Amino acid sequence: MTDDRSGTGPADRTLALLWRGHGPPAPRRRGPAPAHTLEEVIETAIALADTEGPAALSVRAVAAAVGMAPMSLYTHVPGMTELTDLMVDHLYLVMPRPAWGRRRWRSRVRAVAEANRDLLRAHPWLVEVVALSRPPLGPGQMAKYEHELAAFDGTGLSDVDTDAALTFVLGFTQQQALAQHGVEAARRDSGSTDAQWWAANGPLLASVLDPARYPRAVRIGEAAGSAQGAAYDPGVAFSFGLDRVLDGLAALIEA
Amino acid sequence: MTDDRSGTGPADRTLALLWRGHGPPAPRRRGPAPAHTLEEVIETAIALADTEGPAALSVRAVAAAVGMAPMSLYTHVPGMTELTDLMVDHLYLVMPRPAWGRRRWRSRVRAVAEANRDLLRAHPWLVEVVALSRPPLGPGQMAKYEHELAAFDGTGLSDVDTDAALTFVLGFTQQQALAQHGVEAARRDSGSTDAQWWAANGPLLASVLDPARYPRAVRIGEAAGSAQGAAYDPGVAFSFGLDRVLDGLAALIEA
DNA sequence: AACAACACCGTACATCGTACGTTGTTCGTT
DNA sequence: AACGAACAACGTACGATGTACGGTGTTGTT
Repeated sequence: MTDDRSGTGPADRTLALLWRGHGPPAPRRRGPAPAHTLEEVIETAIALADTEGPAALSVRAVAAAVGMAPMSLYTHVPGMTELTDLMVDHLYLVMPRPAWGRRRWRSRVRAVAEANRDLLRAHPWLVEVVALSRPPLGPGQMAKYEHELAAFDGTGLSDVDTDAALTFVLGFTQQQALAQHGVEAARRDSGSTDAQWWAANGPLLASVLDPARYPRAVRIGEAAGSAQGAAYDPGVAFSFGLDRVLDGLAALIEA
Repeated sequence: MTDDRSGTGPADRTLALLWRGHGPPAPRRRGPAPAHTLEEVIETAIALADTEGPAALSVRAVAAAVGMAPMSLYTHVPGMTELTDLMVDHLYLVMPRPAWGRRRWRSRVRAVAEANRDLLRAHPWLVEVVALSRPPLGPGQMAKYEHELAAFDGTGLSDVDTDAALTFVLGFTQQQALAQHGVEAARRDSGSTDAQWWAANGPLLASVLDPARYPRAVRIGEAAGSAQGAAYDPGVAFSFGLDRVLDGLAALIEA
């Protein structure tokens, strides 16, 4: 009864949903015509997550936004995690993919990292989903993968190394987005500005951060903090890190 | 009534808990003697998360493991997120910190990355907590920071660059742990082996992964997959990535 | 002896994902 | 034309979650 493998074959339900429309055009269905399409559900859910934040992403909220009863969502999607997978793949599918033209690999790979950062910044909920769940291979993921691999054309890397290099770059970008997401979340639910936070916690920290016990930490922490205006600056971290990433790949490519 | 800033001063409750015992030795308290210590709560919670997994980490479960009623936990800790912050800092505090001796920077930084990877592997729940919440500065975090900064002694990097370099390395390690965590979670709740998964989904993917449409993706994906025995191998990704990270830092340090 | 501070507990609430059974619409078959 | 299977949509309900709130009993201070 509850056998997932009974519908279109012995396959993952999510994969079939991701690649919907790529098979035979469906042999006519019975029952009432669906009042809403899966596309509508996915796009509404994305819009909701974008405007209300990832915490507002619930079955009930999505259903309400689409205009149906909570449980009716389950006629379109097996569950919440599958919905998020579909949302992610949708964004991957529609994200811009500018032609690489005659640019050098370094410029291309930099563009890959920046495009991913921009996407993750535009949809903060994406960060949490992608980081924790590794969404399955859909058409969006596939198109993205193809395009990003092309950034390494002409580097002379082996296929295996090309894959590893791209994975490395994407991992870096994802981590940056996650870190930025973390500081923003912390700022949001502390409810105070950096200055207020330091006014409140500075005394305690000053009394406890003994320069004799933590010589490097105190000195370097202060240097970094005053250079950036905060203990951690996502912009600085991204630009420093991306330079290191590219240098690290250069050592492999130009050897 | 619900003013957090009424205890030891106008400070964050979490910070005060993290640095407990570092202030004046408490001016005697009234009421019944606490039946359990905060240390006991923290260590029990860690043990519980280690054995039962991160999903089992709930107020009720921790309270039961410690041996008290659910709501009694709140006399020791303001809330669940604060508890996890304390758990993280505790692990940081007790993690091994071998002396650096005469090793070169590359070997030291590699050791930093590996130590962090090992810690995150030993406590998979740590990955989720650290990635999503950026725990505040406690004694464990501080000791860890001090020790890891020392790995960059003698590199000639400026204070600001040293901090950025360490952040870069830690971010890489964290991302690796997250990715590994992701594949393990996926494997766990798919409930099938890689072979079973491919047997079930191979046909659909084969029919849809058109080599003419995705030439690089199909070729390189297959190459990477068969080289590693899976679409993503955490061990390979870590070792490839760490080499790139070190090369990238070398370009900065040895310039 | 009276009071205030404190640890601990029980009940209760909003919110979450979702299992289950029902209702009404529609197509394929008789 | 009539019937039955398939299907979309819905309502109700369950077990979790974190935690607000008000009590109860123990203890040190006045």
